[in-house]
Order: sequence, then C-alpha cells, then structure tokens
Amino acid sequence: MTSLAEENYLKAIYKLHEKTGTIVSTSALADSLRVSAASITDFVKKIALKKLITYEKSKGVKLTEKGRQIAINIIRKHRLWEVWLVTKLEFKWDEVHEIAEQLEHVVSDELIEQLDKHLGYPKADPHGDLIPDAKGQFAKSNSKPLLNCNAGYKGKLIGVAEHSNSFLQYLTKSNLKLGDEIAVVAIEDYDKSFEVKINNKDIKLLSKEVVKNLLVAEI
Amino acid sequence: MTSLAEENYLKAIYKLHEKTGTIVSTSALADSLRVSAASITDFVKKIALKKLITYEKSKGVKLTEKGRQIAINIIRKHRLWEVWLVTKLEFKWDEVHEIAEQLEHVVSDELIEQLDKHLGYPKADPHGDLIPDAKGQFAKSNSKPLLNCNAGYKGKLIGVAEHSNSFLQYLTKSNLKLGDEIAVVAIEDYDKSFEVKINNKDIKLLSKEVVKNLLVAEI
DNA sequence: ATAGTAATTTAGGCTTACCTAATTTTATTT
DNA sequence: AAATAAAATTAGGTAAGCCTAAATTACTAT
Repeated sequence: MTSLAEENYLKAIYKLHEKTGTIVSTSALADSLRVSAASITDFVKKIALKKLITYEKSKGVKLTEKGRQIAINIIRKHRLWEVWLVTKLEFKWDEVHEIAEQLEHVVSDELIEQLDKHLGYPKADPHGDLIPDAKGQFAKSNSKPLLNCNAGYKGKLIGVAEHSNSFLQYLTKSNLKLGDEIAVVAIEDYDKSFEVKINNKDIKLLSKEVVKNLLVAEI
Repeated sequence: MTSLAEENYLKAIYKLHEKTGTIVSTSALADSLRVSAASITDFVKKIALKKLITYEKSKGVKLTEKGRQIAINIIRKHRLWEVWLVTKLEFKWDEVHEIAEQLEHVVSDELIEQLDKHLGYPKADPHGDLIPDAKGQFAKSNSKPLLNCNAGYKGKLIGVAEHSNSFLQYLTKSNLKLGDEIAVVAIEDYDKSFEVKINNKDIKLLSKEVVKNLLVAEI
C-alpha cells in the first residue's frame, strides 16, 4: 500500500512541520532526506495525487489527515522498537536509532499490538519522546526546556530536544539520565550557563547549549 | 550491499537446493519467488556476476560459498525472529512466518547477537528447524520422519517437514506439539496410517500424509 | 530419429525512485 | 525597480526489478 519511500517522506514532512510549525519546503525535505531537490519535487507531486499531502507549487507541502496518520503510525512503531531495543536488548539510547529506522517499516498491526503489550504500553521512548497510541493520539505533556526555568526551579529530566549521538553520549558521560531530579542552583547571567544539583547530590555546570536541549517537568 | 531481492533469491535457491539436492532450475525459482521465468534468467545472470551463485545456461544455478553464507544468515535471522515472536510475543507457530519474512531483512549484526542472547541462544525455531550459529554452522540433528519408524518405536516430536498453515493448524487442533512423546502402537498396512500414543496417554490415528511430515528423534 | 511439448532465454517495455543540467520563479540587495 | 542570489521546477536520463511475447534449446515419446 505505502512504499518505503512514501513512509520516509511522510515521516520527514511530519517532523519538519513539527519543528518549524510551517509548510515544509522542497529544500528542507531535500536536506532531511538527502535527496536532490528535483527528486523531491517529483515525488511530492506523486504523493499529492494520492492525497497524502497537499502541494502548493513553489511554496511547499503539508500532510493531509491521511498522510498524518501514516506518519504518526511510523513514529509510533519507531519509538516502540526503540523502547524494545533499550529495555529488552540492552542497547544504549544512542545506539537504537538506525536499527529502529529499519524496524519501523515492518508491516503488521498484530505485531505492533503485541510488542506494545510486551513492553507494558510505554508512554515514551528512551529519549523521552511520547509514543502515540494505536489511534494516533499523543498523551499530553507539559515538559519545557530547562533553559526556560529560573534559579530555584526543581524538576525531573523527562526528555531531550536533540537526538544526536554526540549529545546523548555527552549526557551519558556526564551521568545524566531521564528521570533524574534537577534543581537549578544558579544561572550565570553572562553566558546563561546553569549550575544545577542532580538528585539532591552532585553539582554540575551545564552550558546554555545543553540546558536548551534538556526537557524537564514538574515532579 | 545485498539488496532485498538478492537476499530473497539466495534464500530461495538455498531452500530449493536443500529440498531437491540438485542444481536449481529457472522454473523452480520462478515458482518459488512468484516471478516470471524471464525475470529469473535476468536476475540470475546479475548475481552470478557478483559471484553469489554459479549459473549454467539452460541448466540452473548453485550457490557459491559466499552466496551460501548470505542465505544461511538470512535463515538464521528468520528463525531467531520466529522464536521471538512465539516465546516473547505470544504468537502461534502458524502466525509467524510472514512477519519473520520482513524482520529477516533488517541489517544489524549487533541486533541479531543481542536477540540471540535475549532468547537464550535457542537451537531450533518454533517448527523445530535448526538455527545456524553466527558462523553459519548448524547443530547436528538425527531426526527422521515418523513414517520411517516401526511399530513399537518411541520417540519425541521435534520438528515438522511441512510448514503450511493448514498442517500446523491441524496439529494444533489435534493437540500435537513439539516435545510430545510419540509411541507407535500399530501401523495399518493397507494405507500406512499410524496408531500412536501421545505422552503415554491419548491414542490417535494419523494418516500417512501426516506421519510423513512429523519429525521425531530418540528421547 | 523426429515430432511435439516443456523449459529457458532474448528482446523490448514498464514503474519506482533517484540523478544532473537547464530554466523559471521567488526572495534579497542595493 | 533592477540586479543578483537562492529556491524550485522542468527536461531528459539511469538502475533495479519486474513484465509479456517471441525465439530458442532441451526433453519426451513414439
């Protein structure tokens, strides 16, 4: 029904829209999918005919409800597989993305149902990203970047806004993981670096780049 | 490196060779892969150039050692995934083939290593087929069709020689499963049907077609 | 041994998903 | 507002993996 390429295009469009909030440009898609702009124009016309997206020439594309459902389902599968890889197969959170990129395209509703059950119906993946349910509904989340918090704030690390291996490995090396309690001791006005206390114990200094990408929520 | 199509061709050639013991013909492959004979000839020429098989025009094809290793690796992955689906995800043995056909193509050596470990290094899949190790070595097996056994024989059901859903479902319905002890009470000379005793309890009558496809071994 | 049949190969085409180069459209500067 | 730069599209092409129809080769039966 839906080809591998289509699934990847829809997922890329979904993610780019999520990030920018706007209509998705040809060049953004070309960048993200590592395919020439000409190929994007081509393909985008084809899936517009299938009503998976709407395409405005020279403007960009947008998912239709149908396209959005397919994209969310891929994301659901991706995140469930990531949970499996980390909780059952002992992979690290920085090792699962590429494998999940392959597993997400396996087609079987019963498989995903059983996997979800096997994992205990997890709400979030190993990076704290929410896992939509079988109907495509996301749970509500009230996380925010630690950067937006003031001195005195105390919360729990529940996600990351960047998924690069280098960032994930930096956190691991710094002994920071999801679930940790973070208290903001002080904020350096000059460079917006944060002095934080982790789990009521260790004091750490985190750069603005880092706190921008740490998502926290009330305990 | 190896495309999906290549993997499927190599696997099909491996299985057909295993079944017939001979060089594999174009038509047998066409049948098995549900592709026209002309396409087989085409493709076979291509992978012969890659030294995955040897191809004798109008005779048939044979795996090279390189092609054989790839085929065995796909089979290893297929069987490990089947074990996972049955033991961890509660699928029935007649429900796993199609899903494993997709999962077997996921590429990641670490994934398969970890999966193998997670499953406790199983020696056989849910149908009793042996799982080769990471080096492509199969364990020795001394199973034989129940059909070849005489009255008085007592052994354990360790595999099936047919994998069709209808046969697997027949066995399930008949309450026969791998591991059951089977004792041959009598053999009807006229139609070669077997009267057997299962787990020292129930007496069952099995047709020649059925006993031909039941593989047993010494307890 | 040869006619007839079955299996295989060749020839020519199609679709999917990509490409480069050239052109056109849109956005940015001055 | 014109000139330039950047983004998008059009045109023409390619490789992979399939197809049908026609031609060839191999097998079987008398």
